[in-house]
Amino acid sequence: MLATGLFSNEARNLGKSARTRARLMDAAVELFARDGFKAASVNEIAKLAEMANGTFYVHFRDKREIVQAVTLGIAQELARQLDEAMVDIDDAVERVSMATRRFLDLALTSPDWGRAFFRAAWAFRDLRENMLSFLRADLERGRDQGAFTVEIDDVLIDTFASMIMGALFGRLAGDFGPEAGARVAELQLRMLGVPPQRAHAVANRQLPELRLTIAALPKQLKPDPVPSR
Amino acid sequence: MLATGLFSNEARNLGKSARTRARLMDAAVELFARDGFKAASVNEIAKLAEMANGTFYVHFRDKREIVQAVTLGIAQELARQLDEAMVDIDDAVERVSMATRRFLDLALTSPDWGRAFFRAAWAFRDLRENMLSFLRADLERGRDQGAFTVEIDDVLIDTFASMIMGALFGRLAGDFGPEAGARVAELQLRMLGVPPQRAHAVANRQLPELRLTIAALPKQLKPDPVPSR
DNA sequence: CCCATAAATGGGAGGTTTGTCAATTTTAAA
DNA sequence: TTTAAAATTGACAAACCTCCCATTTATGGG
Repeated sequence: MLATGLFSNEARNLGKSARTRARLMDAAVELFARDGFKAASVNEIAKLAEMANGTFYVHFRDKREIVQAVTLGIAQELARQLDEAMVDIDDAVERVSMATRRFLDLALTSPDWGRAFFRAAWAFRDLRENMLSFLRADLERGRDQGAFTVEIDDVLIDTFASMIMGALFGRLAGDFGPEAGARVAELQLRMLGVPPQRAHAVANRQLPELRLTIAALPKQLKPDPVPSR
Repeated sequence: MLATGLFSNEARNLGKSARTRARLMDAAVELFARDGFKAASVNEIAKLAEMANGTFYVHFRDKREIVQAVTLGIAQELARQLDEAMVDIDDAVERVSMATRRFLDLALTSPDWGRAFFRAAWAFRDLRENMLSFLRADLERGRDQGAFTVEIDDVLIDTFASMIMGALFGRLAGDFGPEAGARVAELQLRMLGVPPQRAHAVANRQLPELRLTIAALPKQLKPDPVPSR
């Protein structure tokens, strides 16, 4: 039994039902990332999670339900970690740069999650809007602080987000290295009206080490005492 | 028989085989736009094209083959029209703004094509790189003309393209109106280092009426539907 | 350790999908 | 008009899908 995914890790101290559910969700993340939400099949999810297909329907009413659970889980986890990483930053220029760079670093920590998020962001409007509302807050903060000279409207916010999504895709595809985050952040700041020199300086400032939290611990967990099968 | 799609129109003077093939491709565009390449079924494509499923296999070996034909066809058509619209523009600032705005206008002329392009651009690397090479040429032209102060590298080009894709999505989803093209172009020019005032002026200049060419025909009577999924 | 209950299993009904093929209809050249 | 080639049809096998459910297996409070 593998149980190395992030959902499984999060549920490792919960009851058996929650752990099984989490294993299904981890398998789903992997398949959603590869094939998309429509093309991934319940059969394949159960097979990848190493359980009978009937088990799936004990934990989820149907495919729609696991899609919802997975996308919500990914979005919440990303938002939580991002929020935590920026909790004591006031300067909007710093926040905006940090959001982009941290988001990319986080998503790349678990590429399957990153890929699933990429798909979900285009497919589910409410998830997208939830994420954009955080962005809007920081952009308006920057305007109020006098740092951004551009008008803040829906197109701007959406465009800003698209730049992040494009970078996420490039990183996941292996087209770009880790430096892409800083580069995109710099371009974003230029777009917003931050003087080029400051944009370059802020976007390339070294970020403090990311403090990992519960769910983000990787592999190497104690195997289940009961041998499988 | 409908035969109202762009491929059908392009093939309307060719032999019967080519016309049937084109009808299948038009149906495929519609389904690819709605469901994605993986989730669309051959059965449904044939049904939408009002022919027996066996006919599909006379014209295409399998689904992979029609996906390739459709994506290639869309990309070529868009590139051809864009190229024609900009043939006598020298100033890179104008070209870059025009490429974004014209592209969005074109894609919105046939929303199904736009949606299919949106999906294809993320799914097929060679198509994406083909499009990006046009972009690179104009960006380098602007640098050589001294209009852009930003360094031109892969991340910049990709980010620039992502801004267009984000706007395309927003337009197709009905989140933005026709003014979004000019707004995004303005943001792009700011990012590139064009002074804000000039960026605003160029991006909002009225474009000459687009001269339509062969394939880019007719009405689009379907009411604007929901985006993807 | 007992045993009520929760969890998991695996087979199957009923539907859809892919790709094939013999039979039929349409096309167009002579 | 004739006729051979080209195009189309629709039934079908085999694979695969979703969801159900009668059973078996595991868990944990008393």
